[in-house]
Amino acid sequence: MRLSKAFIPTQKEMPADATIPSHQLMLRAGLMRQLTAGVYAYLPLGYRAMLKAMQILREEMNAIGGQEFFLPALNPEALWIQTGRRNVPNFILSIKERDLVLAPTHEEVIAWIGGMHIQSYKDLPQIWYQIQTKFRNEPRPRSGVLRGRQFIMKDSYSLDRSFEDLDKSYEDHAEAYRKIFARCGLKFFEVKASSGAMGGSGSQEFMVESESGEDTVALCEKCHYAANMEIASSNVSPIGRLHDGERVEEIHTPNVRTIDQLAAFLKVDQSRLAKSLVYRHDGKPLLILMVGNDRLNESKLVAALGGGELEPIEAGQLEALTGADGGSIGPVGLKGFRIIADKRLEGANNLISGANRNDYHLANIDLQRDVAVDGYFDLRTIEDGEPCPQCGSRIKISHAIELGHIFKLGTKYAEALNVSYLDENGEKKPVVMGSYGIGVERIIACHIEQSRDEHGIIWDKALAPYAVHIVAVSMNNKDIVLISNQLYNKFSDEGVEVLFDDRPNVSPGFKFKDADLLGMPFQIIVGEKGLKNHQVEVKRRKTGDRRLVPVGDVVKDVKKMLHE
RNA sequence: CGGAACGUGGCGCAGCCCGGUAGCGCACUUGCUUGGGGUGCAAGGGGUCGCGGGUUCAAAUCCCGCCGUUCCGACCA
Repeated sequence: MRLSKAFIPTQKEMPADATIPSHQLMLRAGLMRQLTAGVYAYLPLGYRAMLKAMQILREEMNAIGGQEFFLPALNPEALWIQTGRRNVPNFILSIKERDLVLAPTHEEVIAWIGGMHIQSYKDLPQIWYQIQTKFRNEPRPRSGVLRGRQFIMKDSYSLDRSFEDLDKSYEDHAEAYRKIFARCGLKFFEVKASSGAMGGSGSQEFMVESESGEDTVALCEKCHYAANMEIASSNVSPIGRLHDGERVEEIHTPNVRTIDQLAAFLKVDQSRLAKSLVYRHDGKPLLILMVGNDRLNESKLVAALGGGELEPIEAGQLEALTGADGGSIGPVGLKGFRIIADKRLEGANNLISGANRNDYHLANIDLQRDVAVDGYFDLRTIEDGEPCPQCGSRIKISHAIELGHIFKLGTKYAEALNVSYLDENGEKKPVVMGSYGIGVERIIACHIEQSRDEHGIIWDKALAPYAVHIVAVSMNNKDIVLISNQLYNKFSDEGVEVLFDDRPNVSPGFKFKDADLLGMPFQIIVGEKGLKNHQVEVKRRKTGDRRLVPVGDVVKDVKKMLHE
């Protein structure tokens, strides 16, 4: 492509609305433009990079036996009502004029097709995938293309006879994902993840570490332990039992509201304090006991409760329900509440907690003796530096971008939409499903986050819109024009994707800046200096290395480096 | 959905407090110039100041409402 004819609107100035590096560079390099919040138009250069990523996805999905579908973005609303996902908050965008919704993912449609045609164990297994636009009712799009209302996803779905077979499909996908991200030149890691509203038995995420990421992950500095904060655990010690036998006693604690105040007032360690948190779970009062200032992890809580609706109890209702306001609530003698506790408190005694009477606390609480605890669960949010649950080394907490997520769905959708088969014994069984997604825009944005400098993007050859960028230093010099045209034609003939900056009356400096901003892996600089010796300069964008190469060897040399 | 900020030629911004001729840089057009890191000079074109209402002799500027965008939080398959 000749730059003089190309639509690649680069900008020198920083776009005001872009705050993260990938977003800024995608705009400045002319990859895309924002149409409205969370919705982007991809310009030719950006679309080329996305097509590269999609081709890699396609190849690796085909390699594990995937078959590509093209599925409708418009879905009947009834289909989503059937699986109960129509009313998942912030999920579905709908069409005003019809009872249609814009598909945010395609489990439902896949299950509908499966239900129609899967009849026998002989029809299984299947891996069905698509690379298409999905829509989501994001309350707050942000970080450029990382969280949009419209985005392209590679989604695949496995249909199996059994959970054992699902394990294989799942592993095949995990392996394919590792290949995909490695081919894209991404530095990534895998974490155990929560399956959230998707349901299902197991899931892991493929992540890229990044300050700009909205996910928080826990990574062990020594071993391979890695988990999303939603489920990460650490090896903090339980509180355990001290000496036995002391009776519960009430202590006056005027104006003490927080754990910090209580510890200071009583001059005791926070680990002997049991903090009470009150929620409504499916409308019913629930009290949760945590150690001291341990933070409750709501994802873990929802998982421990087996799902359901969770909401904090309004301050106005506290006294009516417990006899006290927040700050003086505790588990002893509390009526009408289900009580659960964090695992660190299992069997603990000599605890101090609220007395359910304002300005009073109770000491010497023994959870075994004084409280009907309805289960101990890991409910706490781990902290940076805590010991790894696997090896005891330090856990580091950092931010990451979720690139891909794989789920063992099980039979949830098969049952809701009646997808079943007859096994060898003529017995009817639900199909066991898995679902596996990768965000295409996120591949591009993550790559740019990881591979850039102050001058611009540094494309990996796998995703680069063009492999080579020829810079004709001046179009007023006949030799430069001649040689750069020859090289352009030769690269094109040899199947190398090449961009040629043949713009007349654009200064060399301007062309160099644009070439660095656009970031193709190799720049071929054709100028008077080199041509004196019948040479051109080959610059490797990644390292900045420049070499003078005889004109006749350039195409061969660069092709060789592209295949390294 | 709570909190905050912003909205002025294509882009980045000033002007707004203190009402009175709409401005700067980049980009664009034309000519000359320059030609290895965003050349220089000159002459141009382009804006109902987000939208609607109000106050006023007069509103980009003050007041009210709405819309949009961004950030923090909540939420997040």
